[in-house]
Amino acid sequence: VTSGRVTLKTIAEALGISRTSVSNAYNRPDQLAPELRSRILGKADELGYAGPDPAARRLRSGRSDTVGLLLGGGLARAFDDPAAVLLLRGIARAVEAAGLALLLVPEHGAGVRDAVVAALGVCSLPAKHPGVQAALERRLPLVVVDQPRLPGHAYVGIDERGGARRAAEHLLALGHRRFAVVCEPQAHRERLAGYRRALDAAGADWARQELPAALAAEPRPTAVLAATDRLALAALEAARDAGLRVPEDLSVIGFDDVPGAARSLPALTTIRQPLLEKGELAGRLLVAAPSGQVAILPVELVVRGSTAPPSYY
Amino acid sequence: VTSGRVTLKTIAEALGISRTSVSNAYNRPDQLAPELRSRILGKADELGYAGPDPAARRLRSGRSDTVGLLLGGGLARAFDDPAAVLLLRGIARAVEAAGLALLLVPEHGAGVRDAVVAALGVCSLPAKHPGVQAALERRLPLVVVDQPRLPGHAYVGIDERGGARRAAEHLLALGHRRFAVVCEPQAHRERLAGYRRALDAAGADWARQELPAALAAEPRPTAVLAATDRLALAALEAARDAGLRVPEDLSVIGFDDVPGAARSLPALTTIRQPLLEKGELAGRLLVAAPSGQVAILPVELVVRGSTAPPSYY
DNA sequence: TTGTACGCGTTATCAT
DNA sequence: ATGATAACGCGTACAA
Repeated sequence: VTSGRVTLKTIAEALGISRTSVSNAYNRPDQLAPELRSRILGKADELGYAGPDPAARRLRSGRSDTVGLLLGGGLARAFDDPAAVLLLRGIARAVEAAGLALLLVPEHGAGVRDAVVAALGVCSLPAKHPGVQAALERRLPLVVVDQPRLPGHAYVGIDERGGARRAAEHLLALGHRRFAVVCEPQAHRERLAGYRRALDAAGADWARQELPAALAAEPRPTAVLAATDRLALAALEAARDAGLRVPEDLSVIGFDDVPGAARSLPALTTIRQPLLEKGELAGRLLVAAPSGQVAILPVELVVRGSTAPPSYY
Repeated sequence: VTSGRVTLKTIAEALGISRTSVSNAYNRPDQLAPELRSRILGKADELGYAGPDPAARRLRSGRSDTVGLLLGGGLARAFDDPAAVLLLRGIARAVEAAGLALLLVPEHGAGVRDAVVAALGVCSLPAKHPGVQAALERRLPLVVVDQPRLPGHAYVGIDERGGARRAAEHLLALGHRRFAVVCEPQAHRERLAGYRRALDAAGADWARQELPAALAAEPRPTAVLAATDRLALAALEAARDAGLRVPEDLSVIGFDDVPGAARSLPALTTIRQPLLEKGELAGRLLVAAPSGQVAILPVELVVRGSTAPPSYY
């Protein structure tokens, strides 16, 4: 008379055999008489046995066949933000190639503490974020993407500062002298530093500004340095609303080179970062019990239609 | 002298107290003298305790705070296919709102069998797929999206056949009589049935064809019924390559209304399905221990620039 | 080929 | 407030 759930034991008792044999029927078919095995499987089916409990199996074996990912901005961002989608595509490919599962961990709540994973990716988060702290406490193998730098843990990032500098230098070379910088200071600290360095070195006028205001400043900037393509695309929009032509009246440069950047009107000049490769690399590290590797991927200026020399009239 | 791993027991012994108190220090702070608690936490930190093991906790408590998703076409498709991205955005929102984690399960290998989840979403898969069979065997609460129909399990889908019929009727109403149908017969059985029904009822000429060939047939079809926007977009491409103007020489209609459909040249006429809403609904069912609910969401014809009356000359 | 015995790390229950 | 004990469901030496 069984109460409640059907387990290995239930089957074993129903058949008058040992649990070992039932376990073997599932995990080591060769250690078993085929005839017995099929009797076991038959009984299991008859009794509605759901198969060896994954949680118990995990506990016992100590292994886990899933890697986790903690993404700054929340779980839904994985499918919302084009740059994140691209990054995750890379990660997913590597994880899938290894035959593992990918766990998207919620940013808040008990997420990280309860995640049953062999390793955890951490992406675009402040070092003091509770999830990052929890990850550290759990002493999991970690792979950080972009943010934060965690000494002793694997890291995959890009040359943020150099890319930003490159963007500014492109506009400076075109002759621009008055700039608006659009960014989120805490999230884009490195990029901001890169802009600053190039701009100050050239003695240019610039100010960090919010988006609609940036275009209304007096004297009006002739170029916008946007820390992400999303912001750059928004700047294009704002320019249009303000009756400004891009690039004649205003140059705009972005950062990331998301798929939409090539399709905007005008197409966006931007700093390309290899999002897919970054993801694939992070994914490969994730499945390989990472240990402190650091990779900084290069970025590249992509000139399209949204930047041109300033026109004085 | 401890060997290997640090566990609850390690802490308890080091402090000469019971494991219960250590456990409570983590899970029931109120059941504990604050002074003892901080001593425990201190020792834990000192010894490098990683906190209660999630696998063990799961086993003991029987609860799981993650839902799984098995996606036809593989894990990477979640970030590759625009329609899937949209669907998953909806799912992720609902799952995140419930504070749960989302496990992307690999299609092949032991994926489903080893997934530690409270419920499993199954998306666009044939009924005989090993993953689906495994899910059934595990007796998990299931939420099927699109495919396959599984009696007794929750289902979220759309009016596939009606949508396809609507697409065909749109072209018929424009005066078309010769059609090429582009689809994957097994994956788009319902849509194919919808096309067939409308086309046959109208006595139109039509044939299912592969993409480059479809446009080369003699006499050339005046319209293409594509079972997905992806195929429709490819048809646009093929038409361009063949020197055909759309919609003057050839009308093309898609299915799904992915974001790219509105941006193509010409913009794609298509059958819109509410991918985001479908995902959100599936997600809500997933987190709510679903039990057999069935929802069929409506579709809608969206007329854009890729369809027009045929021109005879 | 099959069974015995033990342990995986935790939490619930009940007693103190 | 704290502790002893018993599961949870399973894997795997090892012995038979």
